[in-house]
Amino acid sequence: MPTRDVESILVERFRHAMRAALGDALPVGADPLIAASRNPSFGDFQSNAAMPLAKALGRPPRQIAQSIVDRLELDDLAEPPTVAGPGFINVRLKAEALAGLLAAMDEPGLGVEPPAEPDTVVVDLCGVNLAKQMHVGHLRATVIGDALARLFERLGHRVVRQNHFGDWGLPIAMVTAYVRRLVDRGEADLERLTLDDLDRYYRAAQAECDADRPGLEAARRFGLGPKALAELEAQVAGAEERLADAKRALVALQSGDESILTIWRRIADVTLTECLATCARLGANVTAEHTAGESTYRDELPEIVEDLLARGVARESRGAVIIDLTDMGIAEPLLIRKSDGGFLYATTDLAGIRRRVRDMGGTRLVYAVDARQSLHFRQVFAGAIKAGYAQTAAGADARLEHAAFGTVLGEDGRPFKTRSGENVRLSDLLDEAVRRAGDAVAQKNPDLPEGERAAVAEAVGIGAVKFADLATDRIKDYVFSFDRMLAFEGDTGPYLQYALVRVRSILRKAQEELGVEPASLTGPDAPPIVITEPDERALALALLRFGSTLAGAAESLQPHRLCAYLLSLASAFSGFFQTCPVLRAPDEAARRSRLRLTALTGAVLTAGLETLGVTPLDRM
RNA sequence: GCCCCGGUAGCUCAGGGGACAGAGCAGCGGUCUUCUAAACCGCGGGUCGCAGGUUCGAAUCCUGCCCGGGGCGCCA
Repeated sequence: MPTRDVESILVERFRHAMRAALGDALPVGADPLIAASRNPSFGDFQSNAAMPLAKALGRPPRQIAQSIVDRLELDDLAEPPTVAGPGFINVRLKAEALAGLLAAMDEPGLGVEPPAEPDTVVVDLCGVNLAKQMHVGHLRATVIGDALARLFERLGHRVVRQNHFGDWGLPIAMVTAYVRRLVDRGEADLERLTLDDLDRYYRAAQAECDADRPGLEAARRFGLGPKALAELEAQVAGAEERLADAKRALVALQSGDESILTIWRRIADVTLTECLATCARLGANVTAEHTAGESTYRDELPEIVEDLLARGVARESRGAVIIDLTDMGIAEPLLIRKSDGGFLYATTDLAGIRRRVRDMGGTRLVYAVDARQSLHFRQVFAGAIKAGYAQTAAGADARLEHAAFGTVLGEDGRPFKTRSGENVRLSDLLDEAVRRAGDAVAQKNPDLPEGERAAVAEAVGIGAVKFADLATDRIKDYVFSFDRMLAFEGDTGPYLQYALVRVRSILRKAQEELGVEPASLTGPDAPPIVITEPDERALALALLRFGSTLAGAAESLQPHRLCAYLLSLASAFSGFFQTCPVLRAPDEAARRSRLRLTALTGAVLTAGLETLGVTPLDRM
C-alpha cells in the first residue's frame, strides 16, 4: 500500500482512466476533480470531472462518466464506482483498503511525506515595538505566525522565524530622550525600569512632542482669550522643544553616541525580556535569536537607496526618493527616502526582504501582519521584485506573501479596548483566560490534584485564546469573547483538548488494566485494523484527511483549515467513542483494532494541536 | 474620489463552480451504576446584502449598486 494520501492516489487512478477512456480527445491538464463526498450515502469520494469534459467534447456527461468508470482500476481500493446524477462518479472505499491506508499513515510522520524540494520559509511574526506592551494585535501576529511556522516545519520545510522589532526611528528617540531626562533628574532608575513604566513613558513622550498647531491657528483666527492663547502658545513651544530634543537624540543614536545608546539598549532589553516571556507563555516559539531590530538595518538603508537610484529603480520626486510602481499595477509610489534625508519603514522592509532572501536563503517569505498593512506590503513586495531583492540563488523570485489578519473586536463590535479606551495588555488578557479556565477545571474536575490543576488551567486558558484566534479565516475581524472561547461545549480549544484527554484516558486504562503498552499499538507489529461499524469508517476517513489538510492549510496560509479539520476529527472520534466500546469491545480482535484506532486518533490530535501551538493534555 | 477586505440561520462562524447550503451557540426533546457528560443523539430554524449577467449547474465567477470596516508619498 502506498503511503501517499487517498486523494492523490485517486487523482492518479482517475487520470489514467480518463486518458484510457478519451485518448487524444482528453484536454491537456484535465483535472479529475476529486473531492470528499459531503453526503456519506454518495460514498467517500467523488469525481466531478465528467461534466466539464462533456462540455468540452460535446458528449453526454453520464456517458463520459461511464466510460471513465469502465477503465478505472480501483479494485484494490474501492467498491465498483457508480455514476450518479448529472455525471458524478462516486467511490466507496473498501474496509480493507481503509485499514491498509491507516496502517500506512501509522508512522511518526503520520503519512506526511517530506517535500521533494523543501522551501526555506521566513515567517515574520510577533512584531513588538520598543517600550510598548504587547496587546491583542501582537496576539494575532504571534499566534498566527507561529502556527504557520509550525505548519511548514511539520511538512518538512526549513523555517526561519523573524520577529521584526521596532526599535528605531523618531518615536523611539522620543521615548529614549524622555527616559534620559527622567534619569538625569533622578526620577527613574535604569536598573529598575519595567515595561509598564516604559509603556507610560512612551505615551507621555508622544504627547509631549505633539504640538497642537491647528489649535493655535484656530485660536488666533477666532480670537480666543489671551489666557487660552498663551497656554496654546506655551504648549506648542514646549512640544517643539521636546521634538527638537528627540531629533537630537535620534542623531546621537544614529551616530553611535554611547551615553544615549546605553539608555536605548536598556529600554530594548527590558522590552524584549518581557515580550519574549509573554511569547513563551503563549507557547509561541519566538526568542531573542529570532529577533532582528530595525536598528540592525540602519547601515544598509543609505546604501539601498543609492543602489536603487543608481540602477534607475528609484527616482527623486519632490525632494524625496520613490519607486514608481505603476508598471506593477500599483498607482501609489513607494516612498523610500524623505526629503529631509530620513528613511521610512518601507526602506527597512526592503532591506528585510533582501536579507531574508539573500542572507537567509528564503524562497518563501510570509508576513503575519495586520491587514491594514495590505497596501504597504503590496508596494514593498513589488518594489523588492523590481529591485531584484527577491531573487533567490536559483534565479526565480521568492514567493512574497502577506498573511493579513483582521482586527480583534470587543463584544460591542468595536476594536477590543478597555472601558477607558486603552489597549488591553496581552498578559492581562491571558491572566483572565487562565483564571476562568481554572474556575471551570475546579468545577468540572474537582478530583484533579491542586498542582496539576494550575498547569491544566494555564494550558486550557491559553489554548482557548489561541484556538479562537486561529479558528476563523484570518482576514476577517473576529469578536473576542471569553465566554465563547472557554465554553464547556462547542467548537473550542478546550473541546479539542478534552477529546484528546478522552483518547489518552482509554489508552491509560488499557495499559493499567490490560497491560497493553502504548508502543505496541503502533508500528509494524501493531494489531491489524478492522473497520466494520459506520462510526469506525467515519473515523478512519477523518484520520486519512490529515496530510492533505496540512498541505492545504500551509499552501493557503490558513491555519483555520487545520482547526476545522481537528474539530471534525474530534467529532468523528466522539461518535466512535459513543457507539464502539474499546476496552469492552465484543472480541479481542475488535478491541485491539479499536485500541490502535484510538492511539492513531491520539497521535493525530496531538500532532494537530502541537501544530497550532496548543498544549495537548493527559487530564483536565 | 480611488483602492483593498467583509456581508451566509436569532448569535458566532465554515463552505468560495457541482448533488437537498453546514457547524457551534442559543431554543425544544432525549441519553450518565461512564472508556472523563467539557460528551453524544434528535427536532425546529436560511430571499447565502440587492439587481443583472456568464454556465448544463452560481452562496461560489463577472458587472453595477447598497451597507460595514480599512487604506491611499515625506508616521511606523
